[in-house]
Amino acid sequence: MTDTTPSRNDELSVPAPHRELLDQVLDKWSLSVLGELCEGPRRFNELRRAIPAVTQKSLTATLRRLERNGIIEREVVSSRPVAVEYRVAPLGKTMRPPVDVLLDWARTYMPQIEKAREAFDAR
Amino acid sequence: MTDTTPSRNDELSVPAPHRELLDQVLDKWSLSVLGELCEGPRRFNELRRAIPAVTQKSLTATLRRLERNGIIEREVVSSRPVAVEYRVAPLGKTMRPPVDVLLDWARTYMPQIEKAREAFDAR
DNA sequence: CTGGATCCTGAATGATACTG
DNA sequence: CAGTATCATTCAGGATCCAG
Repeated sequence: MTDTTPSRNDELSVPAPHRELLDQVLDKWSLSVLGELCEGPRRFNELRRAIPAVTQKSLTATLRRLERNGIIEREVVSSRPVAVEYRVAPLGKTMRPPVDVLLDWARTYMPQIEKAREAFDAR
Repeated sequence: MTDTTPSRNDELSVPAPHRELLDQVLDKWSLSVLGELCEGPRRFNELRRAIPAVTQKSLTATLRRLERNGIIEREVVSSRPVAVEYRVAPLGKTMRPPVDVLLDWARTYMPQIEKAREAFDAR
């Protein structure tokens, strides 16, 4: 079908690209992680500190998914004690332009969105 | 806050633009609805038919939110029986370029993402 | 026809404890 | 340090019924 609903009317289900995209790459934490990794390689706990609101569980899940999709790379730097480094993969770097365009839009029009909300809520 | 987490560490919470964006405009159904409305004005049940997987409840919620954010407009066209028409608002139209850029990226790189997944899952 | 109001369940997330 | 495991909780979303 045209979206993620795993209900009974999936059938052939050609995944709509935007659905895939939102589910896999633009989920709740991915952009925060990506933004951080764009600054340079980071280790697990560095990411946690950089994104205080994320829990260890969600961060792990986000990193795994991004890694699975080839957006980031994971490397075990050393054992004793274990150190793992995450970095943006080549495929991930291709996301920069579109993501930046999107964020530019957000920054540009956020004020208007706020206005619209106030107007709406005023009723 | 810096994200949606309504936990206790919200505090000053300057809203990160991407978080706002994802929560309010790029949620599960918004792009489907926007895509449909870009074809022209639609009424409630037309949207339901166009996006079969969405429930009435979710569709209503999505339309309300988009309206509140000034992305779409709602107009009661007639009473007896009630007819409501939804259309893309001016603010919504400004989203086209960034969204298109994003979807182009998705279409272009989806094959590579698939590859990455297969490679990852093969382990 | 266009929704609003309820009830209910599954998935996502949080908190906490534990391991290599 | 970098996770895994488990349990509790929250919450979006589905199903239904109802109303203007």
